[in-house]
This record gives sequence, structure tokens and C-alpha cells, in this order.
Amino acid sequence: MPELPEVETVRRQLALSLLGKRFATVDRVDPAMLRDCTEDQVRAQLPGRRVMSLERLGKFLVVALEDDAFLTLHLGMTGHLLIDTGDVGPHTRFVFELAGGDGLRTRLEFRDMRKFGRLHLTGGAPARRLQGLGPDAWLGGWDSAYLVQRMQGRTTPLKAFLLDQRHLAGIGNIYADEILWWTGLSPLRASGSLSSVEVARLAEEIPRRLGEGVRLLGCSVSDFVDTEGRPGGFQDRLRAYGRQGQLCSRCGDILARTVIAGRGTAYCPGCQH
DNA sequence: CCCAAGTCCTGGTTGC
DNA sequence: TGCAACCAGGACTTGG
Repeated sequence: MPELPEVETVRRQLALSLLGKRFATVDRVDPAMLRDCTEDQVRAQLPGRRVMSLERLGKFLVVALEDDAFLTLHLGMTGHLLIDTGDVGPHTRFVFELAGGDGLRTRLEFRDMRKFGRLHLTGGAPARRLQGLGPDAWLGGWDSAYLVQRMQGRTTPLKAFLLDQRHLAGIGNIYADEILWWTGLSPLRASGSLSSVEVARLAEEIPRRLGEGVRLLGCSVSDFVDTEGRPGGFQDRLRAYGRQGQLCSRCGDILARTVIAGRGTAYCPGCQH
């Protein structure tokens, strides 16, 4: 699943391939995945525009284009952004061609089996969808006191709090389970019940685990690949996610599975409290 | 049939 | 009583 580290991996690679190039042709568009625009607008307004910058907020990619236009992309659950891959498959939703100053063409393909991905084209500002997001969970700009304030009085389970993009942007199901395992906190704990010491532990562990994911070029436990189709390395470091029934590498207890916020959740009942 | 899961949406509950 | 905030759960999507 593309969460913050996977999207950051893709962002860095896209920046190398696309910065300064101009959109030339729009070869394929899936209208069902568009937001804030129509297929006609994509076909009419994208060609000719140069890529000025590529940024990320949480799991969203924001491509700033010439003349105040913005592409906002979300990879959903199974989205892939691929550079210069030859063939068009059954799950190819968008295909663009860009041209560099040297006239060489670069092909950008957006594949997405499950169609949870989104592409917004807007003028003046990135997609309004970004408005409600909390600060980026990895880049910082928030601290332990911020988490304390957001958790204050909440009965929602800790895991659900971490998944809520309005508090922090970028954490998904895999990294939520990993962060909680490393902090020794139970995903079932009421968010408002944490002591200040426990929140401080959480505030430290969030960027640490996400940073490890970025360093290892993402997690390919399901089907994530980078812009050249290569898997990441974080899946070999998993301590909790998907490991229900296996032994906890810290205390030797058997990892349990439950459902929180509609998501499968693996944790250790022996050492996560 | 159930499971995977990110985001959107709805409807019910809680508390001021 | 009114209203907003909060929270749980379903819809969407397709393949294993």
C-alpha cells in the first residue's frame, strides 16, 4: 500500500525524471478517477505545461505546473506511477508523454488495479482535498504537545487516531501497526488515555519508522513498486503488520489480530499495553 | 463467501 | 432543545 514512505520514494524518482519537462500528449484518461476536472479539461489544459515542482503532503503528490495549474495525485491502495514502461495493461488508467528541452520523450503511466487512486487538475491552488489534512507525519512541524492536544478527551482507539489524516498526514495501516509495536502501545488504547511519557514515545517513533521506510525505498508487502517497477525493502523489517499468529520478536508471545476502524490490526498482547 | 484498505459518506450518540 | 463534535460502519473497487 502506498503510504508516506512509498509516496516519498515515488516523488523523488519522479522529480528526477519530470522536473523541467513539458506535458506533450495525453494518451489515456480514466474519467472515473478524475476529481475537480473533466476529461476534456485534462486533454486541453495539460499539454504544453512545464513541471515546476513536485511535492508531497502525507500520501498526496502535488505537481505544480506552469501558469498556476496543479496536478494532485493519490495512489489509493494499488496505484503505481511508472516511467517509460513499455506496454499498456488492463489496469493502465492514465498515460502522458512529456518532452524535455532536448526533445526526448518521457512516458508517465498511472496504473491502478483497484481504482482507489485519484487525479485532480486545478487552477490557482492544489486540490481542495488537501485542506483538511494535518501536518506531514514525517517532515515535522508538529510535536508531542500537538499530539497531546489532538488526543485530549478522545475515546477513539489509538490505531484509528493514527490512521486519521486530519491529525497527521501520511500514516496508513502498515506503518500504524509498526509504529505501535515499536512504542509498545496497544492499538486498542483510548487515544485520550495516554500519559505524556507515552505520547512522547509515540511522537519519537512516528518519524523514526517512516524515515526507515523512506530509507528502504518503501514497503512492498502487497504490490508496491517504484517508478521503474522495483520493490522496496521495508517488508523484511515488519514486526507486527501481517504477522498475526507468529511469535513476537520482543517478548515471544503470539501476535494477535483484531479489527479497528475497519482495518486488520496485528499487535502483541504480551508487550503492547 | 470473505479478505485486502484509503477515502468518502451517512447516521447515531454524546455533551455542552 | 439545538447543535456541533465525535465515532462507528458501510460503499466503493477488483483480485486472491
